[in-house]
Amino acid sequence: MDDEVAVVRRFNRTVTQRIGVLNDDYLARARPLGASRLLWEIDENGVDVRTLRSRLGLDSGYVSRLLRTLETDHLIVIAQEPSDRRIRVVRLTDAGRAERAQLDRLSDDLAAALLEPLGAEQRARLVEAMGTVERLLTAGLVEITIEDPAGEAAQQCLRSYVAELDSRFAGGFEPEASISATAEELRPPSGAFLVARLLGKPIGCGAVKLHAAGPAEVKRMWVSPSARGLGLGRRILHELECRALEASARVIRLETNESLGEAVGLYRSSGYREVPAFNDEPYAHHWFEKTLNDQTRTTCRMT
Amino acid sequence: MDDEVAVVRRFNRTVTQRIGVLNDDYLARARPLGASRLLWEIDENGVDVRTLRSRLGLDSGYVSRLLRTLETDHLIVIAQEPSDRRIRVVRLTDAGRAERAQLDRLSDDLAAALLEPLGAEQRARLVEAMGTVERLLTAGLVEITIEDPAGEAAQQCLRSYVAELDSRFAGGFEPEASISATAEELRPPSGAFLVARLLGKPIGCGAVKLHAAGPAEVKRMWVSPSARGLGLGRRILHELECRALEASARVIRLETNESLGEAVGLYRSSGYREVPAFNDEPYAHHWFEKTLNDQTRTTCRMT
DNA sequence: CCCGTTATCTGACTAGAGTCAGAGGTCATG
DNA sequence: CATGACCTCTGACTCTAGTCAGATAACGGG
Repeated sequence: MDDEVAVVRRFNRTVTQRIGVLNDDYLARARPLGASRLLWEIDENGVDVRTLRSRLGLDSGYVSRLLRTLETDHLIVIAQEPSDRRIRVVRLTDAGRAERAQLDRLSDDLAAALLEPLGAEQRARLVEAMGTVERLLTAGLVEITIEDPAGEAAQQCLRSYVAELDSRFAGGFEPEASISATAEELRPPSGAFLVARLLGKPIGCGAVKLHAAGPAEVKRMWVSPSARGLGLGRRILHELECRALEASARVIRLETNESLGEAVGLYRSSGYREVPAFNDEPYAHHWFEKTLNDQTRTTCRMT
Repeated sequence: MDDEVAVVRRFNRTVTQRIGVLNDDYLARARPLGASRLLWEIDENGVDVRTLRSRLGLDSGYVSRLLRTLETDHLIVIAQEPSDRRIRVVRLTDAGRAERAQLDRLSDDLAAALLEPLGAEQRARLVEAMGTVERLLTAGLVEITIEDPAGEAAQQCLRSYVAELDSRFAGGFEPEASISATAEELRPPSGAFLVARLLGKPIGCGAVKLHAAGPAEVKRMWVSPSARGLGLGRRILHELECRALEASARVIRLETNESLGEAVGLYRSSGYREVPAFNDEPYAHHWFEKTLNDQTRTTCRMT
């Protein structure tokens, strides 16, 4: 662990020096950095000021002023939103688009400059390692929260879940044929539905059905393809176990389909052992069970 | 290549956001960031102001003022250097040392916070990837220059070179018994001595002996253990080939000892092919030769 | 139409980070 | 011991980046 921290520290130091500074210098071209960053956040179709503010986490007065400077440079135009005339919508002018393309090019140059002194082999290794770092650092930003299973985010996840099972199961998947897990059953106090979000965007879910007496049941585990390999499934599963423990369950169980290899692997390596079928779920090939012990408990943050 | 740039760009973005900002917030505790950074650079034995300035790349007036604030906070003392009373030497007080230890701890905390949300497996992968990124990014900072073989840096490298051969060769290594490569022979116009430096510190070397007619000879290739695996040997070798080309050599050759496996691998993969012994170097087991062609030439920056 | 709310803008201010042009010691050298 | 080169310090600025307290306009419900 100490070694790990040492590596991370060296990394922080090197990277913020070698990239952080350069990055800022590149982006700030004759214009305050803040203005460039703002320009960067204005997408093709225009954004309202409120969104810009929250995206960059800036004070409203400050943003207003930055927009004014971009406007006087003729890089953007600000117009009222017709449907609500309090709201201003920011749009890039042609000059603004050109400026953004320029920033884009500089950003490419910076990236190329980092790779340039290296040979092909080192370059490939660096790129791969950077990809890994980037993915795993963002994984640290994923937040898992209990949400209403009928909510927008939950429904979005469930649709993806169903679509994925349908494409992966040999004979497709019809939710109606499967054992029920209605919004009612997955809402406290009879259950819990977890949504994992990355910067607000839902990228995974999982649910647990609680039974007054008897084992809790894991349902609806899904992780977006873009977020796989980050240990997110394990985190969701662990959170579900915590919710089950909190509801005084001693045992948690689940069934799964043979086509979901990663999931089966996850369950096995998370301490689940295969047991005889405990229900008649038509899509299941494996049934798993785990006894929730103190070791699970101590790694839970109770809510 | 475009893919690579895209990965690097995403990396730059994510990482500078996630770490750059945090890092600064952590380090700046109730004190301007600049002051903290300065405090950080003062090592146990004291530093002179000039060194601080060049290390951080700051204006002399600015540094002076920052030192003044640290002094009034009783974190440092500034004294004249007895041997040259123009120079001031900065030393940490006990309070300063305590403050630095505190910064140290915060830096550890930050590192731990990045690892904290991840599972063991992801954590290990992140740490490894960070190590790779850090090493390869610094590899990009290595500068290879022609220096005098009798100079301080060159001599330092040569001492390390001899020590290493002595420890790795089965029967030790006596430079006197080996074929000569004197400073005279490795200095322009009869040769060239290259030193690789990382942030000023010598970390590798290599030399070439030129002969009016006939092949050039590679000599004294060495890379510091701390810098291995960065492709530095290959870069030095390539530079030597360029120097040879510049001096109109058509062929370059070298001999090496069987105990230097990495070196043998490097030569083979750099286009050298093994040839019969072309000299009577007592320590050699392999003799290599390469014809310098246009492909080599086009990748050379001529000086 | 009034009133509380929301979205944006303006003015006044602060702190940090750094630049620039000397000033004033100190040293090495002829 | 005069002179130019060095090193550090001081004073006077500048520019970013950001905060805070209203002002102003528009909306939405009663």
